[in-house]
Amino acid sequence: MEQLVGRCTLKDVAHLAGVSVTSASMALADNPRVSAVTKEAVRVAATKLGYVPHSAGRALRSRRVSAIAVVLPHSSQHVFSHPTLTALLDGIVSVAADNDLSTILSTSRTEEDEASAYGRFMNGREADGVIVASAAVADANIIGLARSGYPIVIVGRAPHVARATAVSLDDCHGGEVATRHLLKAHGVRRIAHISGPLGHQSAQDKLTGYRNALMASAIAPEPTLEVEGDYSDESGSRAVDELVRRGTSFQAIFAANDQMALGAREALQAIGLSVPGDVLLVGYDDIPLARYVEPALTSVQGDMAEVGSAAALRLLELIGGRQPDQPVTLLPTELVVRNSCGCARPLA
Amino acid sequence: MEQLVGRCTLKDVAHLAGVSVTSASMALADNPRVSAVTKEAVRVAATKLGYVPHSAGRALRSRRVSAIAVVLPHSSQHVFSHPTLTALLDGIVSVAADNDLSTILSTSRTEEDEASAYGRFMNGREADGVIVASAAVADANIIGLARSGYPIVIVGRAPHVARATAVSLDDCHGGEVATRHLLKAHGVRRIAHISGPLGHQSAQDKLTGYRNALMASAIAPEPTLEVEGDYSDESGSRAVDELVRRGTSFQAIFAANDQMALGAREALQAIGLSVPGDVLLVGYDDIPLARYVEPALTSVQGDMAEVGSAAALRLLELIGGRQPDQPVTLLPTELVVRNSCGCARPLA
DNA sequence: CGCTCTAGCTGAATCGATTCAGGGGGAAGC
DNA sequence: GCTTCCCCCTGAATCGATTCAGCTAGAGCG
Repeated sequence: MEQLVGRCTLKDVAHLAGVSVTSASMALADNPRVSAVTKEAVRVAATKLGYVPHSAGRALRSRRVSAIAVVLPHSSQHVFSHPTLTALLDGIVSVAADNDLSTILSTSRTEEDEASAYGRFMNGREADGVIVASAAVADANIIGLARSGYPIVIVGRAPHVARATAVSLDDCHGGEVATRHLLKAHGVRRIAHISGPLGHQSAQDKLTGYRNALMASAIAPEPTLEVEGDYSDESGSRAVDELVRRGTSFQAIFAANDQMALGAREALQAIGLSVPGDVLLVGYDDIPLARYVEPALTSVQGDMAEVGSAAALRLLELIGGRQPDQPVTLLPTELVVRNSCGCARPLA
Repeated sequence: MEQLVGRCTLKDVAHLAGVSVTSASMALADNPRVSAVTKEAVRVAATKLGYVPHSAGRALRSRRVSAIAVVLPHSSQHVFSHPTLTALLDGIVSVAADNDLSTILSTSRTEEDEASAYGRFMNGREADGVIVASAAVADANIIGLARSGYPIVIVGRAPHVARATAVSLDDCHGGEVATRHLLKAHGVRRIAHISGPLGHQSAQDKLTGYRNALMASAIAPEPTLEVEGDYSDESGSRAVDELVRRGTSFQAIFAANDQMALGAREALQAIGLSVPGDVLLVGYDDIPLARYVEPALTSVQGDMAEVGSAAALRLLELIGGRQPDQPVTLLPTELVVRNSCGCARPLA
């Protein structure tokens, strides 16, 4: 089984099999114009030499590099809390691997970096398509990219990009179930919402879901109950301070991510309010931490690995020239009920 | 600034600049045999057309693909707890980007997958070199790879792979400072160690550090105080049960990762022992959760982003044909003191 | 026997960038 | 005025795989 590792070209394989390079190429491509015996001979020779096609040679001629790129804007660090990002990558990479594609990873710190990364992948044909995990609603780079006809899939809803293919968690639904749970299961009516940065579509969607749930219970959304955060712990604390400053009364808080929920909890405790005793609390993302804090955090959860693989599958369709049936794929979100919302501790 | 996105070749650039393809190529490579005026003309033309060299064309001729591969064995999921992995990737990708290299990501689920991934990258020249984040001490694939002369850097110590270049956290030191802190600052002498799977080098190193610290305090390591875990929460709990079953008395526990430490804490609480009241506890990795649990977990911390960038830099040296001065780079680990070890709660 | 047809193979062109070998022309030197 | 250099440029070959177009030999048919 000790395989000699050494570069070897199709020419070597063809020579060993006693056929021309052309025949060898066609044999390996399983072309019907090649006889069965020749195919077999070539295959044997290829295995013997441990032949692996040189990716550049193939890419040059066939105009397919067999690679997809994933661009992660650095700013998404907040949006995709860390484990989420790993799950996303895992989903993408496994679909790519199943289809014999490499995954090229690119993180971009600045907008120019981002633009140059796109340029390299596209014009340089380093990748056959790109998956963009972008946070901003109206990113000029993405809009330009989507227009270019280059295969691209956006992770996260992108209603502002015309005809873009996107895969996202159903954050609107997530915001709705979280809010509805507070309304129905706990009977509270004054629910504050700490949103994410509203320049992010997902933040807007969660807000929309929150308002929809309120209106479904015949409660008018109040601007004084809505505070914009930036997904950081500190902004969660600041949001509570802001609510207090406004003098608005509230019985519960729905935060657009778990970090802000935890920040809010700290701020609440600092002013002598307990969770869930005085204020009910629901977060979003279901980070691992949520299970461990005291009281355990009720949170909205979605399967990011699923999002990753769905995005990769859509991209494959685009690369193959097929337009996906529906431009936007929404994956389900669900509420993970723990204790911070006031539900009883489950008997472990 | 609206740049027309469209494939354009060096030929187009040369044509626009009014020179030959050869001159254009040399001009862009800043070859001294090309006059300044020509260089300028070519550069202007290239910018105007938004020219990006076709990666395959370049790779084919120059035998350099300008890409590095990162192979993450799926089994390392435990070793590199999630945020760690993200940090590692971040370090690698940013160094790669600074050097105009793409990063190809590969996660391998099985050993065969792994072997085939290596083969593709190497023989197919999809990447100029590989960074392997492997957990196993004696991975046949890696040993074969290291022998092939292909540029490869291993994340994690790999003393069993001859002449391999490796970058790792100094886990031996980490194990030592954790144990020493318990010995010196808290005066305990009977410290149990829940190790990681001993097939992993890092687990062995932490164990060695633990024993070294004991011996430095003239305490003989006792096999009955050592339990092997698998880095999961449950194995941490099981380890405590095992210690109890053995009837060994212990005043403190040093766990080889935070998850096991948390698992151990649960098991301790279940039998009525409090942390740090009855048993002192120190973990490893300093996952974000460590800060939030009650009591906050004292843990050993290292900068994985630093490990990532160091690994990438070593790989660049290897690709450039330079042999790094020293085969193994160890990066510092340090103890983050919180409350689980019995230290006073810092005044926030 | 001669013609056509086809299965199966091969030479040559091609993708885009790089690089070798060499050519043209002006300046310097005798 | 002629040679020698050197500077700057260009045609052609090259990397490895794919593919078009065409070739050969044997089968089939009248």
